[in-house]
Amino acid sequence: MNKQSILLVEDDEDILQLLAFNFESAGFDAHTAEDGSLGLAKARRHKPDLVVLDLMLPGMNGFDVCKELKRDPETMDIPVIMLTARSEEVDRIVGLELGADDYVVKPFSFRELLLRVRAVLRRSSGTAPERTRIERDGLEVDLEAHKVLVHGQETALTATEFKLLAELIRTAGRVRTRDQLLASVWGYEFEGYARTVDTHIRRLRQKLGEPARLIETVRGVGYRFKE
Amino acid sequence: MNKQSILLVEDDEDILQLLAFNFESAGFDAHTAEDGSLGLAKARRHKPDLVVLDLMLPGMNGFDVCKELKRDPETMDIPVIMLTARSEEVDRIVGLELGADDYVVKPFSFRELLLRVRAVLRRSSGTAPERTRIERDGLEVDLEAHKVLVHGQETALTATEFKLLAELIRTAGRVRTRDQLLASVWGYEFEGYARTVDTHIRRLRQKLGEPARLIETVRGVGYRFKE
DNA sequence: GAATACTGTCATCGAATTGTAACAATCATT
DNA sequence: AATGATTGTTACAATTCGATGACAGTATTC
Repeated sequence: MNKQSILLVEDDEDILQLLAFNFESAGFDAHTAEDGSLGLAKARRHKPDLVVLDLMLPGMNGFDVCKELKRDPETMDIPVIMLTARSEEVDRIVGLELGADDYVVKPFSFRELLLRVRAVLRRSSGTAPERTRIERDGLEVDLEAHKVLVHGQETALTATEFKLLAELIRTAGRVRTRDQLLASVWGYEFEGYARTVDTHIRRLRQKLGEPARLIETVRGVGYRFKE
Repeated sequence: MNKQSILLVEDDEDILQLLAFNFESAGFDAHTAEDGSLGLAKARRHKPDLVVLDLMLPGMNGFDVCKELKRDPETMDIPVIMLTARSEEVDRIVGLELGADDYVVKPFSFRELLLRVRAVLRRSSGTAPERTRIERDGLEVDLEAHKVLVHGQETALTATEFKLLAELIRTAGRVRTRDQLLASVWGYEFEGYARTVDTHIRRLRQKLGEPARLIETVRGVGYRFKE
């Protein structure tokens, strides 16, 4: 999956750099513009997944940029989040005259902005909340519900066991080494022994009962979920 | 089929015109009024299919207009959607004293307002009843009326408790992490501890009594409303 | 303005979970 | 069959996690 791109339009150089750095750290591809017309041009050229737009800009202000973006069929689907200093302006920013998708009042925490960006992206990408459900040989796993059924009977797994099972299922058919599993289930920062995986595999198998045979041991390599 | 008519009562001329334009574009017959008493008069004369009512109005405010409309047998069946600036007011708007059918918190996008207008119209015309009522295992929750009954007995929940319960019900069957719940119930700007959720879950369970077992704890992950 | 209700934070407690180590069983190779 | 390497099994102590009750700061109500 490719990174999502964000265009940041903000005249304060310091804030701009700070935002760019933070969004990059959060896994986005960040582009920047320091005034309105440049922002508009970049938006048209790059078609970012989202635009964060300061209201107060030299030259062409945020209002106008937003209106322009929303008028052009090419860019009207790009969600816009406005940054504004005064909360009184808020009423007309969103939806009505402007068509912005959300707004954040300055001063804001990056955390809040990030949460809103993610929410808007989730909304606008129209991702139908797909119910990730796997069912095979008497084993049903519902990732959304965090539930496992063995022959229709609910089985209580701990958080780690569930993540391990989910990870194996997600990569079914491929062997995963203990180190790979540690990285994706326990996280890169985990410093423990690789044998920890064995213990959890064992607990998993025990709880799964008969369908546990879907988890295969590949001697000398690791484990694999049967395809 | 004839166009459905909407009466818009809003004192900000710009917003009013914009709403009118957008509703016309969406295929409605839009009427406008710039203050409360004019709105009331027009509602009585034209009997629109729905009224969109700003809460803050010069002269007669939205509260009073709504109450008037709901008192008069001639107009009491006309659904009302309130526009309000502050989300704190929301709790008392719907169902309670006022009898409004829905509300939209400013700032909103026109898209959102349109969705709600359509939902309310669908509901009130009785064609496709919307599900705003949950009833299971001795627990009845009416999302519209902001009412909770436990074994037929009305139970008073605080605003936060209700929102939390509603959010869990809305996403029944899926696990929600504390962070997710914080974002959707408390809002993005909330910066407090995730443990706060625990406390409110506890209070909720306490008030719900026996049906509280519908709220399941998923250890290491979050909470889930039983499907 | 006093009383009441609501909210968020914190400390504590018990129980569930987890990583590790030690030992047993199994496997591949010779 | 013997050997060493690898994996399975078990027990256990340390840690984590969630429930709970108390409390203080606000907001709301009368």
